[in-house]
Amino acid sequence: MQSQPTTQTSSHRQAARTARSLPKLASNAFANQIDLMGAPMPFGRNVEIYGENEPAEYVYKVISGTVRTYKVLNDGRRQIGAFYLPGDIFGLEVGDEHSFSAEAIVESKILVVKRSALVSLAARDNEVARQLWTMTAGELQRAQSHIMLLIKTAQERVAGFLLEMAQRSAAASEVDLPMSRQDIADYLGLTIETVSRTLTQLENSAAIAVPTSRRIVLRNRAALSRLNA
Amino acid sequence: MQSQPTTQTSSHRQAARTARSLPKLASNAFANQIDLMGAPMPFGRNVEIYGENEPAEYVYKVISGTVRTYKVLNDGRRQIGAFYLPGDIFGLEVGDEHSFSAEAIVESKILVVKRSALVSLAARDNEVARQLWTMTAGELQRAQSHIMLLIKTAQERVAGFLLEMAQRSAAASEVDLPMSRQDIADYLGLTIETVSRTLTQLENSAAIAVPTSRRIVLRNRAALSRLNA
DNA sequence: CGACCATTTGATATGGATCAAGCGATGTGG
DNA sequence: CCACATCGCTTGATCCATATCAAATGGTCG
Repeated sequence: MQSQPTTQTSSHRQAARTARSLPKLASNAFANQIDLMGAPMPFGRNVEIYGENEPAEYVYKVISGTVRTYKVLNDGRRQIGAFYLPGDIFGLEVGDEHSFSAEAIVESKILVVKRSALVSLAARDNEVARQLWTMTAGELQRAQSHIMLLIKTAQERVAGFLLEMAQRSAAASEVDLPMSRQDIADYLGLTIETVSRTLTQLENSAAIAVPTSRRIVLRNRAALSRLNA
Repeated sequence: MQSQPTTQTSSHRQAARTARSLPKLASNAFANQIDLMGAPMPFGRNVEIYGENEPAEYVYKVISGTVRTYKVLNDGRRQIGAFYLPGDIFGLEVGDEHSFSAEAIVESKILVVKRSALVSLAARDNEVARQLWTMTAGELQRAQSHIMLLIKTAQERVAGFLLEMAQRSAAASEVDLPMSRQDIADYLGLTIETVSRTLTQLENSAAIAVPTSRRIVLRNRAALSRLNA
């Protein structure tokens, strides 16, 4: 069975007061738009940002830190849906409720934007409407890749996870993992022990190096990709 | 390892000629819209409707029959992404390529609609734009549920699958399965043998009855739901 | 230094995969 | 119309990847 994260819930929900402009080189109009609409808020380690089934009043963008979204089954098994790194937007729903819970993994700064503002903007601006659709489609793609991960062997899952993280982190061949082994395990549908053992295997086969437990060097990317099926 | 489906590819791709009106009681404006725009086409058993990475020129709606979408890993493992029953829309992409392949499972009638028509309509009509977004969000939700299925035990997966199918088929407590055990296995990330054994277990525990291999009677829905975690 | 928490490592158990055979339904050709 | 091949499914025997249980190690912070 999986983890039982220690979560000290913190209700922010009075957020997103005043507009605040953050000069930022975002890659598309939408991301810029968002930057202009939101209020940046700090969240501590393991603090809840929103809970599953809560009204989806806000949309969020990671400024710094890392966020996990997850669901917990009634017997305590936890599945992490995604990790969000700086620049990523999360919590966007079409319906009125969040389908996952979200927590900061480490001390994080999160831009908080009223969903209603975006939606009403989309009603007037086709471009924004298309961006919202595109965002949801991006989430769909990630969910589909996640499905493909979950049918693979432990080695393949871990290799796939490392490659994914490497791709997303700017620094291509070295990954700094903000999340614990438990988080990785709950993302990959494995146990913490299997994740740990698999990392040591990959290290022994010279595919990676693990200077510290939170830092992974991709030493043989070809080998990892081969495992990635 | 999973299946190697026998697929006789059939390139329709000259489809969607003339508009044709099908009087239909669809639940929302979008579905109606689609009905007016498309051309119904027949697809035989195991015939490909489109392939992964092909240009996503069309959007599809099942009139009759059943469709599976899937990906195949380079070593032959197949993962079924979804089953589509009459009334369901599939193949809608925001990007320009299909991310899965699609095949008819049985003799099927499929409405074929030009994607460009929908997209340009959406540019003019906010309501249509929102429907497209909503559709993609629906797919996302299903993908997320699928992820939750894949971390469960074999019994839980099979029970979950049966409940899902029952919910979608009009007839609540009896399910007619258009797909083979192999299809079910590849959807659930199990082997055909495990699916079969699990069904017998569920039958022995009086949760279901299996009068014929393609017909399942939900005899004790509470027991199945309990398994559904 | 000592307590605590995250991670690794070891020993064993087990759920589901794999390998193999049997069975029933469907269809085909003689 | 029957014999037989084929196909989809089930059942049985065994194996193995990963889970589980348990303990040791290491890093961090008071």
